[in-house]
Amino acid sequence: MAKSEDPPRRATLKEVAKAAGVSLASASYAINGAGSVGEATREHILKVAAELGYRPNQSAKAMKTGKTGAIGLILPDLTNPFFPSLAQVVIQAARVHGYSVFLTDTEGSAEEEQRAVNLLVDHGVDGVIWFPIADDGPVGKLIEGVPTVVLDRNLPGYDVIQADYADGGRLAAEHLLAAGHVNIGVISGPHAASSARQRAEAAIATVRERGNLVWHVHNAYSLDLEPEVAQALESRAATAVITGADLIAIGAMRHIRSLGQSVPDDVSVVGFDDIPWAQLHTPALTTIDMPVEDMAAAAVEALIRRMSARGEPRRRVVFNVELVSRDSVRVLT
Amino acid sequence: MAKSEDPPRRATLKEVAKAAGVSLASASYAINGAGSVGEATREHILKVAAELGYRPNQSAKAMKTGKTGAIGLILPDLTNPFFPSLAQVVIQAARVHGYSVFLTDTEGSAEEEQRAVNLLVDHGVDGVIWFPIADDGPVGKLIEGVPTVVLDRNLPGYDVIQADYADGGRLAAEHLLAAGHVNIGVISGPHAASSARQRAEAAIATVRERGNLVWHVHNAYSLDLEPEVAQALESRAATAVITGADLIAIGAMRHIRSLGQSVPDDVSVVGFDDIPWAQLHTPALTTIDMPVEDMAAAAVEALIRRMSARGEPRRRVVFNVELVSRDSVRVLT
DNA sequence: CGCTGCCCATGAAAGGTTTCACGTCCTGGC
DNA sequence: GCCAGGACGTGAAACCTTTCATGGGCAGCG
Repeated sequence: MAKSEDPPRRATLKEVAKAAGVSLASASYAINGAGSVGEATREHILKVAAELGYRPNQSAKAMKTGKTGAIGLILPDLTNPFFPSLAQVVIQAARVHGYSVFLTDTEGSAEEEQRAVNLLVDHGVDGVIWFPIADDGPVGKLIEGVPTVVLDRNLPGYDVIQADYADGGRLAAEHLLAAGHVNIGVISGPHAASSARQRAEAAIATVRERGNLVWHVHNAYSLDLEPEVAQALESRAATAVITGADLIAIGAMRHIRSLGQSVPDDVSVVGFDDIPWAQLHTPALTTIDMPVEDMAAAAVEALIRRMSARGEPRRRVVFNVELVSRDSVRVLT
Repeated sequence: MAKSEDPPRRATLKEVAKAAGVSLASASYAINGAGSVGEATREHILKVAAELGYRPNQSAKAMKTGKTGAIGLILPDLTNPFFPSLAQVVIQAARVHGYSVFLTDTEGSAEEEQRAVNLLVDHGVDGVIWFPIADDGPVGKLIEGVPTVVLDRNLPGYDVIQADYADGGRLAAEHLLAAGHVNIGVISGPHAASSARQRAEAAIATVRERGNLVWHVHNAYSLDLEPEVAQALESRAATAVITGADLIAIGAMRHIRSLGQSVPDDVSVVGFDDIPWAQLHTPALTTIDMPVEDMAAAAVEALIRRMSARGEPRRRVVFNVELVSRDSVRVLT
């Protein structure tokens, strides 16, 4: 802002107290609704405070109480459309509880994740909601001492919010099997993520039972495909492929199309996550829907609880997923 | 975190000083690289600090210096894929300058915007990057006293980062005209946003010059179309439509398709923003590309400058846009 | 009428850091 | 051999708030 040369310092509590002709302590009590203040005095103080446009200095408050009223949200990659809606819900839910959120995007790098956490704890966040990049890495050590809930991964010792990934993998596989597919390929998410492994393992197990797993490859959570994934697709061995994420599914569909094949006529694809794009894509993507909003809200709730009751045993809540059937799967006659 | 019952308090500067056998002042100087401290002493202090795992208490620091090392980012709607990439760049750029970012999502509501700002200034953010919902509303008053740069809107008195919307509108119209379209409709963004008006006005002016503006309607920045927009589309009076945002374009294409018409064979569509979906959509969307990343980086830079030089005259920087031609426009023969 | 207790209100300390103003000691120049 | 001044280091105040311990006054009870 190029307006005022001299930033008009905000009124301090001391000034309010003076203006109201009461002590600092009374002013503080009146404003925080604590302590014992006469009804008349309280109202008077409040009025004066309002006139002066008093806003408490959070830094000072934080120094006394150790509570900053801020929570940190650590996400891998805002660019993956899965995360913004998560962030949105977290931000809102936090706001209704009076918290602001520091959002950091770790860009998929473990060092960034480390730095992000440091920055956050330096700022004295009261709690952290963390969507880890990988299961290993410089995990637990970092967040020592700050209430934390972990999304997606079942990290020991933390409160955890997850979806039933295994069930999702199974659902995807069964859907394909039921549609008459036999030769099925699997593109799972990064090795490092247990949630990705769970999806894949369940899918693979199910496929093996009643069908034929023709290949299994890994890919980052990204539109861009690794060479080995592209090759698998090019082998044309599968009539259907299960992917570990919608983003991967969309990447795969692009590649399939570039091979001159059609989805779903030549090959069927099922995704995971049900990101907004899924239904906008042509063909609309059959995928596994996770209740992201609910999960985000649950994370905030869990964090609030954890912040006020540090001693409690950890909890783990698992949300159900469901298959939403759209146009990317062909049923074989 | 369900781990430690007793949060292991972090070491304080005083403790570091004592452990190192120096005064508080020296410790402070050593750690901040300020003041005059002997080389040997400094190293010693740093070593001790590291051993104790000392991390400065930002709240206390903030109280002294008035600087929190945090900036606020106020965005209308994370759900619009235009914003996450913006947010991502801002967060990263801020981080390299040592700032953390409070992200708030105002959900398109002016009251939320108000509350968000309050929360932010209460937290004592050093600066704010603000993407306003509308030009009017409870604007300038709110951010009084906090360095602010505004994105997208040319709010008087603030540093401003924009794209050349008018040029974008013109480009879009010319592209259609050059492709032989005559009867053109325009779906612009919300009235309240001057950036939306600029796009539309330039487009309309250009269309009028050499073609025929068959209708002009407004729509929120959303996939969902207002009734009047749907009606306009249903009139089938236009062979091409210019939209104020890719999101609107995609919504329009869906509707057009639901009418049994084809994009681009029956009607051509051009978007604005070049969000990630644009090129993934089928057909890939011809649109106006804004250099979001550059703009976000510029915003952070402008804010940093503003924060250290409050007196300077305001600046306004306007980025060029360009048309990216894809598959949603048919050239008439 | 005096005392017990309660209600209100206040002074003051504490919390972790930065930074000003000052002191000590040593070095080098004359 | 002295003194000026630089280099290094320190004590203490200040930032704004919360909260503990304390005190004054008044009502009601005995």
